[in-house]
Amino acid sequence: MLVVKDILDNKEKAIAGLKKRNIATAEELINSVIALDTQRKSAISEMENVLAESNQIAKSVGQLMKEGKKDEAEQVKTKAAELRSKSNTLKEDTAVIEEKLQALLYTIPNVPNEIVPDGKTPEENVNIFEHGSIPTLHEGAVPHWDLLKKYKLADFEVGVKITGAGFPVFKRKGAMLNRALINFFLSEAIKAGYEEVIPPLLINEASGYGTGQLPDKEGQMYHCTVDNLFLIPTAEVPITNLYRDEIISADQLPIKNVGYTPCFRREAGSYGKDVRGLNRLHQFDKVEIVQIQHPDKSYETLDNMVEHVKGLLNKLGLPYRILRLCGGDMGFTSALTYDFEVYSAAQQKWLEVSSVSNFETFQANRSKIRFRSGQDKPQLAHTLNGSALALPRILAALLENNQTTDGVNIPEVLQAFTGFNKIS
RNA sequence: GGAGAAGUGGCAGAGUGGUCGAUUGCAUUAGUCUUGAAAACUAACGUACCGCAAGGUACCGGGGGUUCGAAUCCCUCCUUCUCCGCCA
Repeated sequence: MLVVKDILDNKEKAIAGLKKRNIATAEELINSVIALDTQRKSAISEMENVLAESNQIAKSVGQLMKEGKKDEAEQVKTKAAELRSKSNTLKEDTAVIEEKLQALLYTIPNVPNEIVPDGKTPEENVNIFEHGSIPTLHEGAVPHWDLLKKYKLADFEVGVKITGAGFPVFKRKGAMLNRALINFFLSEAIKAGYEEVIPPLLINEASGYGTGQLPDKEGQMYHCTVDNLFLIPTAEVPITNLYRDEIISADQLPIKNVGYTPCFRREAGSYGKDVRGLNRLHQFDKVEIVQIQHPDKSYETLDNMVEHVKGLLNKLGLPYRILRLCGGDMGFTSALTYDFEVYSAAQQKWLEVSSVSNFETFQANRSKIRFRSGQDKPQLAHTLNGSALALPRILAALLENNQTTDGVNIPEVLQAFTGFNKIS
């Protein structure tokens, strides 16, 4: 959530940023925030004045009692009770205003960075980097879903039986390749200085609010209503929330974490070839990198994270491109996002396999993730995260791009992890 | 799941209705002393909000209540510990 003080300091920037997200009412929204904040301040002032007086009197009651002036004490008590009830009313008024402001702020997305391109649709994302050449496949090459079946790497039907659509069961070398990718991604991240964590796969409401899934986007998460817990849509949620309500010493920054988790997404409203095979699943594996960084260094860190993901794709030998997302396609909480897409040669499609974002203080403000340099006052940190990487689409592209007439070749970097070099 | 106990500032640990935002110790920071260090001594040292400031307000696990006044009493939820049961 946006920091009100930042809005007050630079109202025009906030409005311009929201306009970039194609929010027609940007100006109204920001003006409402400012108006509510003004109301809030005066309500608090008024309430606290009454409270201060009330506290004064309450103290004097104690004095009078001690001195044995009972009658006087009784009189003062009546006065105090009046003040108290007045302050209670004011307290309620203040709470109403604060809730309004809070609710409004929850509906406002992050202000995009200056370099975020204008645009409304994914077509307007800007391609900033391409690497690798698109392979020419042999005659009769097939999409990955046929390869999965042919080599018995995954079974969608049995997944439907035990759970439902979108929950494939990986088998044999399919399962092993999946696990090899997880280990490869983890070991690369650890080499790059990330500390591994294995977080819970279920999160509570407070965590959902902390990273921005709640309110509003609860529809994308599976909800265990009996316990009011949510299955994580990404490891970003539990890992970032590790630092919720923490004040981190500045010399601990940056905090770098990596975690492998399954991810669960309800993804309502998808259909057709976009969801075919491994393209879109309700449960999938992902290795996520998360950093908590000093505001002055977060964009440098974002670049580092982009470089890290590039390195992974380079090593896997997959052709890919990097998109700078436009204002209309960026996530609610992000200030700047780079998407990575790999080319899946049989489908002849670009598949999103990573999204690397800087959230600046947006999540930190919700989560109260702060740091302190020396004796300074605590200050909101910047949070960043990125997929490094999401598994199923990588698997799809690897299978499709590396297929030959007599099997699928495993990239060299993975062979140490798979223990085999070919699927046939 | 059953029975008990407990949750106070970075940590330890006082405080059972008023002058307590909270004694004290440790840790931390600065200073004195010292050739340097240690020790000792002195001082500072929670967070948020309102206010130009002086200052004020809130917070003793969360929420609610009683009272002129709550860390302290009551209700409720959460968490931790001990014992029993069950169990990977």
